[in-house]
Amino acid sequence: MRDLAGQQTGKVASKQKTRIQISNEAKILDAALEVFSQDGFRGATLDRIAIQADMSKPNLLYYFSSKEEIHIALLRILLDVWLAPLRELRAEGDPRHELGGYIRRKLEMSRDLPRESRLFANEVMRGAQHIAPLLKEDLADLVGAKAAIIQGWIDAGKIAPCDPRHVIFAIWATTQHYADFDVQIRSVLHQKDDDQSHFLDAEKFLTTLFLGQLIRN
Amino acid sequence: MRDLAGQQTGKVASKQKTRIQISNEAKILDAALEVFSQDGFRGATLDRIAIQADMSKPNLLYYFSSKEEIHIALLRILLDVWLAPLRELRAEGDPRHELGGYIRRKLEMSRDLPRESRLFANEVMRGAQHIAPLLKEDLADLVGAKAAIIQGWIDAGKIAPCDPRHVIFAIWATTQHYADFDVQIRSVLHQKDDDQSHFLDAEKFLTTLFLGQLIRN
DNA sequence: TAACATTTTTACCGATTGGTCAAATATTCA
DNA sequence: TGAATATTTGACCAATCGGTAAAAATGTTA
Repeated sequence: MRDLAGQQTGKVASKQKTRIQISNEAKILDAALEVFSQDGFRGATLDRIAIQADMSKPNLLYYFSSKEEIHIALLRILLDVWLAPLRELRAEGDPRHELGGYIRRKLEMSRDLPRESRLFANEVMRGAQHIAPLLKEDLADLVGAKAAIIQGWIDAGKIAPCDPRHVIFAIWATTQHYADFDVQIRSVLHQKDDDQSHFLDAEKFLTTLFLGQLIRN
Repeated sequence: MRDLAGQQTGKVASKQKTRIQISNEAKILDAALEVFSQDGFRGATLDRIAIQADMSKPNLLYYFSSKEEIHIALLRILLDVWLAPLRELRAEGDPRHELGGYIRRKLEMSRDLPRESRLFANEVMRGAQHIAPLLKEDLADLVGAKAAIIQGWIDAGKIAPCDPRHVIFAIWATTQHYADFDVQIRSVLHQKDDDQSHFLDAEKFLTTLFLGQLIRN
């Protein structure tokens, strides 16, 4: 919850925030993350978010003026967190080290922040109605820049020729799959809810998959 | 819509179905697929499904006795369709041909049946509350059987050693990603809604990714 | 065509939805 | 302290939710 505090959100944009305001907005955003990630925007209700936040509904609406505002605030705050692993990709680094690190960081996020993963999956599946501009500008720019880095490695003969953007898609897909389809994976692996040992197998497999083929020695 | 007709669904299980019954149940299931795949189970409403099916709500409830029944019927019918590509995987075939074909068929399904893909993604992300037993039995069995085939190829030295179940997960993830995250992919690729040319690039990239590394010559 | 079964509609129900409002209660700070 | 401000609450609202009952309309078949 600590990472959802103090951001520039809520009804009053610019003014200084109270102690209570900061703590309650964080409480609400954490509750909203729980509910939105399970039921999606339309399926989520203010009543459930209020209960989850241990607050009355009018009290909740004192901090955010609508359901939509909570959703958008949540997506805006978490998009940076979500894209941080890709931002770390450095052109100067060794491709094997860079891509391997990226896969590892994305897998750690699937393991530790599955609700965030599902929040975005739900939103994108709906047609990204609340973050479409962010996808077409910020995300497209970021992927463009990082794809250029990978293309540089291809041109330098360090990586087999391919469309770098599909490399990024494939890393997104495979790593986030372990968060979004958690129940299915546990069903197949006959694994208990609290057991996370398969993330180690996943990392080993995915690094072999991506680095074994893509990277030339 | 044709593939949603004549199944054993609706309020009366065993009796012979009327012409109208068959056509209307298919109409409802198609409308429900449209709505459920966009908004998930909780977010979907009977009113929207009724409008989509061009029917009154009570008329809709004449054929299915509840929202839940429609959802479960839809999932049951489509699970077979969804798993068909994996069922085709044959132990006798060449690993390269079998896995390549599997990837291609899964990509075709993402291209041609994106609503079905999102329906299952939504359901699994919710915790698979309506198909948990099916996942733990039918799906787990199927994956177990097909993983054994892949393991056979590994033992025969035709495929690099790895956990076959994670191979299947990775193929699921990468192929379904092109359906579930369609909007995001189009944003990154600057691609129009009706343009499906990136599926060719995806197939080329994914076959290289999976067959290049995994398969030994 | 008449009797029967199926399908569709109209009118409606209680519960829940997102959201408002004014009054009551805490908190802050001069 | 006390006045100003920030927070919380309960009562409430129109719209929508999933679903029902019964009559009206349509289709089927002897």
